[in-house]
Amino acid sequence: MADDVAATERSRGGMSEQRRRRVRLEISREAARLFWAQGVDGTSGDQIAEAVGLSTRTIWRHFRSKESCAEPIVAQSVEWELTSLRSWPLHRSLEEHFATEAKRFVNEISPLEQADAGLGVKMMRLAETEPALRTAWLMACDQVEHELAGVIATRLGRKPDDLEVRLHAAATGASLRVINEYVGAGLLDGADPRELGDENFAFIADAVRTATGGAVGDPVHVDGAPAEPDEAAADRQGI
Amino acid sequence: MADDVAATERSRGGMSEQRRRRVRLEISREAARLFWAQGVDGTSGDQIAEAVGLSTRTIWRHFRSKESCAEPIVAQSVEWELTSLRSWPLHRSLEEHFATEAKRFVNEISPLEQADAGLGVKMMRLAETEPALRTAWLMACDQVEHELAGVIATRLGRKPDDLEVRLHAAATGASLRVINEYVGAGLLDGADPRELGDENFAFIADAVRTATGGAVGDPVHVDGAPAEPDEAAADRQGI
DNA sequence: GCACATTGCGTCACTTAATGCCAAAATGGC
DNA sequence: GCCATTTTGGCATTAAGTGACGCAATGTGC
Repeated sequence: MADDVAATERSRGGMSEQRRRRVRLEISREAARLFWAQGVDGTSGDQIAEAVGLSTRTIWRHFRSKESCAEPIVAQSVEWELTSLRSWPLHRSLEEHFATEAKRFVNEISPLEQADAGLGVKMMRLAETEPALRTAWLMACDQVEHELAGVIATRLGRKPDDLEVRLHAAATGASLRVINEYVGAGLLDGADPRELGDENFAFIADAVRTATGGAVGDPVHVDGAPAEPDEAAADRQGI
Repeated sequence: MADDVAATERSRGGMSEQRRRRVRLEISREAARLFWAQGVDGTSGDQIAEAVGLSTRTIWRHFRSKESCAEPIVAQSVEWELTSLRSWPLHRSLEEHFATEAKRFVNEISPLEQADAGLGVKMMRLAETEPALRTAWLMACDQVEHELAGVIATRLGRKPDDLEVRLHAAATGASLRVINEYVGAGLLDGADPRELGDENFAFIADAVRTATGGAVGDPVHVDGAPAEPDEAAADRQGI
């Protein structure tokens, strides 16, 4: 019943894992659209189900609650930060890395993902007045913080559950959240969507440095390899 | 948080604002007890009602949802931080102020409040595994952050919605949250409850200084009044 | 003291979010 | 094609949460 097998890739898990995410994201898209259009309380599970073309029962199979339908869209809106953070090489500064990542991100993004990002910002805004949605937003930030703990632990050569690492991760995550909220609010109020210059990344990086007492943000000196980072170090960060 | 069934003004029918809070706290106490004993999902609204000796309908008159029944107890567990922060004189350092506040707090606390504090810690722990409760905890932290924005704005001579102030408040709040979680976990795992020495306040203050790049934590120099760093003046507040 | 308005509470009926159960459809390996 | 597993839909059901009405308690004016 449970699992098996070693030989092949997984028949059940492998495909489903990916497919499941797609379904959840599709549901989340419609739910977010409806939430924004008519509010959370004004949107019923049946409406979401009808909009996405599934039965109501199936909606509750994919999401534990109505509000959690917004989670994938919100999570995806911070996904680029997460992947950027995960691939942050030890020897680079935060502004350098974010700048190149943002460039790559802008080139690779599809119209659909762009629309999703817009929905994510709208959910962020909606979260300010709808306590039900605030959970989704705070949960996403929570995940960022957790991921940050791993990244910071690597850069400082400590454990992720080290108290100091947790403090740095929490402060960094909180700063990123405030900046996200600030930028998102600006975008919704009609700010120029193409205003993300290099000075913004410098601002973000400085905010992180301030929040961590300078412990996070700068390149990390690796023992014995001052000039050029060796393969091992690069591999650990997965460039 | 304060938005359940907004009790607008009160003058006519006598007791409300104050009595209402008491009723809510009483309900919250029983709810927290049950949540801790049998989990959130394992506790029904009827059980809470029976435990507190009210009808189920009345429970829903005081709380909009089952999980929100835990909010008052959680909020009260950070209340001392809130009041301490609010009364933080410009000319005192954070460790000084927290030390004296903690002393006053320990002397004034009643057995009931002590039990409530214990329940609050338990809800904090429960929030790690019960997403429904995590909202209550994160909401309480949210309020702390908001309050912090006001305090920090005063100390830096800026506006509470200033971006830098918001960043400092967020980073400080996140640090306090981590420390709360850390201390709370330690207490629940059987740590000595009377272990809160002065070095702990120094640790907290240093964490805040680190999270704000040194901008918050030290005495603030007021124009024309030379600030004495140590035990000089203890009973003055100025804005 | 008595009528009075106001408010809180309880009871019942009701809507809706959410789960369990079972059968039909879809999916993937052979 | 066949079979095993998973996914889905429909239906019944539980539990969360609301609305409506009546009653009891309390405060106010007389």
